[in-house]
Amino acid sequence: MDVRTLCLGVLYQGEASGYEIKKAFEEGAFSHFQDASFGSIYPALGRLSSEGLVDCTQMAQEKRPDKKVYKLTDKGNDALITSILVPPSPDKYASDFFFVLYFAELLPIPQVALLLDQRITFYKNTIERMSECDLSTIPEGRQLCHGLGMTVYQSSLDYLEKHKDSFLNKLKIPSQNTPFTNSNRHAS
Amino acid sequence: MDVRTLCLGVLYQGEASGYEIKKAFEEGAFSHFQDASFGSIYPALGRLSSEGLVDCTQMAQEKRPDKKVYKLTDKGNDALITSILVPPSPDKYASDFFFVLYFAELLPIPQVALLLDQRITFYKNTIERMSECDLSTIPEGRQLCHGLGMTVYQSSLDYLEKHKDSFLNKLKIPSQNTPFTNSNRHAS
DNA sequence: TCAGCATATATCAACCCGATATATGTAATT
DNA sequence: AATTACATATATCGGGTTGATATATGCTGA
Repeated sequence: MDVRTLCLGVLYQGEASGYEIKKAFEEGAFSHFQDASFGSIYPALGRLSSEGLVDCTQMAQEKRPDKKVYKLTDKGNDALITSILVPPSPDKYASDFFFVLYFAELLPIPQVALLLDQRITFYKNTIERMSECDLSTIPEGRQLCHGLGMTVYQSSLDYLEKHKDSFLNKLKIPSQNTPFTNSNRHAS
Repeated sequence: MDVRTLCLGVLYQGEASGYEIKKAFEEGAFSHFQDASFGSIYPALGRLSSEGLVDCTQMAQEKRPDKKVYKLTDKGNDALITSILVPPSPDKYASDFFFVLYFAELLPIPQVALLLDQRITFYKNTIERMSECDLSTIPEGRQLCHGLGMTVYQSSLDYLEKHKDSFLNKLKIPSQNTPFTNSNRHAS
């Protein structure tokens, strides 16, 4: 999904400045499945504005830079709907955590233990943050996103907590039972 | 993780050409949590080669373009280990599926049903593909990646299958109980 | 007092994706 | 037999994106 559509999505929920849109990707609901940087948000808002998909109101502020507040137009609303009617392209997932874990055999065991502990902490913090969300007041789609996301985080946390210790123990014993051959090089 | 390190990771498992490295990101284990395009793999291999982290052997092939087979050097092995010692940066996840689902209220219900069905099919296919992997012969780290990944896919599948029907039913009734106010605009 | 953080916009080099070009063999379809 | 589609194999490039940085100011806690 291009950044222009992402901005339309954020603005659908209410007018916002570029800075506030960025925050929606960092702290809001979108933070779990989308992201965009200032370097793409500001040009996107410029283009959306020139194409009439958003309205821009310059808000003079005392002792602060001018705040440009963007608001979705009817045309912008239509553009958002058109975009989400297109069959979604596959998820893109990039995880350094998984990459490092994949090569755990190359690391000192305390380093691996730290890796897992920090991941567990991350899951716990994320779940707690999401638990604070009041589900009763948000639309159905958002509720399902929330529920599915929670499920993923919770099951990941459960799995890691359940297998962490036995995994670290197995790493202590230089693996006799895992001969590494070319036949399983790129296994799924 | 930059593409150069990703290439080192693939080559750690055995020598490969640029084309084969790309396949590792498309069909292999890495496909679930990393990706790279030809446009970044080939330049990366060139740089790795000039820096002495990989060796390149030109393989003349009959009736095919020359195949350049890259092999990790000791220096490249060290570089891989150095890279995975760095604390991993946060996951990057971009999902158009979640974005569209988030705005389900804007879509016709059959379209939402299709979205969920295709997602369910995706999870089923992925789980089946991963089930074919012989776990007994791969190192511990890879086994934990596999187990954690399976857990995520399986719990997502279970959740969607459990909530799909009631969700679609709720969409049919124009929501009286979900007043949309500014107070829950960017909720987590 | 002073570092650090929040607000607010903007730019830019480095990097990366997705599409495209090139060349050929094999398999399936018509 | 002809054609289409797919697989092998490398390479380039426009355009989009990231992450860092610059600029300017107020607030807050050590």
